[in-house]
Amino acid sequence: MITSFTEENYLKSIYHLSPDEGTAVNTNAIAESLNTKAASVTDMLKKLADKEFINYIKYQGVTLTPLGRERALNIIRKHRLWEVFLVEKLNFKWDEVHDLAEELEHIHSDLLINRLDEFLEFPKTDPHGDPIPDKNGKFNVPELIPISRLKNETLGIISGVREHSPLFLKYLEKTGLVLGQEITIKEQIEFDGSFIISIKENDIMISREVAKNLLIAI
Amino acid sequence: MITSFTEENYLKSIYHLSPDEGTAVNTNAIAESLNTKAASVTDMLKKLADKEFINYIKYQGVTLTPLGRERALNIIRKHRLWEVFLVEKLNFKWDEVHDLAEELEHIHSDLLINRLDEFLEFPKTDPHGDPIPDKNGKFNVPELIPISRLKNETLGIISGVREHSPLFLKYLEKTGLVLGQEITIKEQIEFDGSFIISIKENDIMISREVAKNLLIAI
DNA sequence: TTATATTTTTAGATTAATCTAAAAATTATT
DNA sequence: AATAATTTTTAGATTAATCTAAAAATATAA
Repeated sequence: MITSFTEENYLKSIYHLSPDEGTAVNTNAIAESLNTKAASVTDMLKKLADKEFINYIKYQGVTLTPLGRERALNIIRKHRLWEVFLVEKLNFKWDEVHDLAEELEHIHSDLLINRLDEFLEFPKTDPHGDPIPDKNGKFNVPELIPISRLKNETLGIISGVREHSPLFLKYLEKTGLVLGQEITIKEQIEFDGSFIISIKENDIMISREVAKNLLIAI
Repeated sequence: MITSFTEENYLKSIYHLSPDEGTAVNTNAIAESLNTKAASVTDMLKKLADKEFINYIKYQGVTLTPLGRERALNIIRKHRLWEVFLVEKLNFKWDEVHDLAEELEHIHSDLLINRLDEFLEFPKTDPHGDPIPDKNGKFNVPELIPISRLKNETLGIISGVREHSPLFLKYLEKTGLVLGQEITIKEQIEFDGSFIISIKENDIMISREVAKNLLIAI
């Protein structure tokens, strides 16, 4: 079954908005995430339901069918592999690749993406630490915890982000908070929830907002 | 000025159908090359004229404006660079890359394509021997001559094709008629216009149809 | 549990790209 | 030059994706 760019973006959005497989996603959430209107979403949901990519009950929100989930993961796989390509081979920065990957992810060829996967030597994560599904849609979700939930003196490695905006990523880069960097939580400031962490022998302060969006493997 | 996939395909088609810059391309030719109907072409020509990509006079066919030509060359540049990437980095065969490049050429990013160009070490030609315009749209047209126009005992190097169909390319590959291969024209058979050429010490026969579509640098 | 607020859907338009069928213009032929 | 053939354009529909405004359903609160 062929899917249009638009349909693929809806599937991806529904996938990303599902905390777990069973929980329904509502119309307004999809509309917001795709910068469109609820009425447009309703129209598209009917279409995706006809194509058996989603389970849709009027007024009750939607879940992905196995077919829809497979398709969504395929698009996410493509997105993340293209991001790796852009960063590792074409020297893009991690804050520059998202929009390009949004276009590249819609190139329809499993052969292409599997060859790209091989060319990149089967990376497990993209430049932001997000896992890359393999050709069967399988991937392990690494146990990552935001700094905001860690106790003092915890030692860990920066392994992902919850926020992908270029502004945030540029800030992290400038501050040395890059993937793979070892850090230690030193102290939480009660007043505003900010944190003091140590990185390469230096203590630095990060806001609660940053701490919430920076993921650590311990 | 943003262009849609469709508009880009029209610009490319008009470019490819122009033997030289001044000569007008007619509606039916465009329709045939894009597998669409003349009425659809007329609609699109009006749109492209409004956007100042083409000079369009009713019933008189079209030519590209400098802006349209620039845009067409940019798309062709992308197409050919992606083909090089697919063949050199992802191990695709020269007969497998066209359709994929047709999709990839519409990714909108000059930065991406310039980085790709650099990554591929600024190739001058694509896997079929067609020249790749540089970032300013400049390229040299190599002096290539079809075998059918060469005299006996001419020695030359296979450097391009006039026909890009997978069937033809597969046949060439199988027969050893690949880019860079040195050949000598031995004899033309008057009866059917076929040729005997020598390649790697062997004499082989090729039909007139093949001879017309295989380009040689002498 | 009735009234209010929110969410979602429907109804009806709009835009881009396409189509068929018919009309108009151009080109070729007697 | 008049007629026939071909090419191109117009007129009017269609489809996918979108929108606004209004109606319907669901959720929340007095």
